[in-house]
Amino acid sequence: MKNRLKVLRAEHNYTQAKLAELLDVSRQTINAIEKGKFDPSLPLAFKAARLFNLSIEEIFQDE
Amino acid sequence: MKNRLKVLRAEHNYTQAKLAELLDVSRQTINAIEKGKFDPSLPLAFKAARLFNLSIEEIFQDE
DNA sequence: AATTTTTGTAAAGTTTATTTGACTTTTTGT
DNA sequence: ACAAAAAGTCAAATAAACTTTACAAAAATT
Repeated sequence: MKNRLKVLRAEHNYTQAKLAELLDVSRQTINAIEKGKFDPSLPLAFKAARLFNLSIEEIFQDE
Repeated sequence: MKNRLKVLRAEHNYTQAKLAELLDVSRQTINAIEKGKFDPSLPLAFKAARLFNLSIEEIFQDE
């Protein structure tokens, strides 16, 4: 599962720590997801989508 | 997290067992998700979306 | 060049998703 | 009414997501 979190972070000038705080998870969770170590839970994917005003599919790509 | 799985199943005449088979999970997982016992993983949500030709947001609603 | 910030990583622990097996209750078909 | 099929549920086990703490590497700032 790929994702555009790193790019979205860059666009918004967010550090991993800041994004983690906004999504209410640990910084390591953001890092792990960006690095593809595991997929976010569905609730977390929803939170990210809401934060960036995008659909889940626009942030996370199955494959 | 609410979802429309039960309705979508009805529309497609799928039993929980059939849907489970199509999504490659156990029947109990489908039942538990329908009954709100837990949320599906993001990969499973994607699979369901693909199966029904809908977006994740059209099947699963946050809150 | 030195310091601070950010990112990467790892181990150990907790929580949540999912499995299998078994059993009960409800719904559907005859 | 009866049988069969589908749905609901529970317990015990495994896997995956996520936490905290801690430290090292890389990037940015001064």
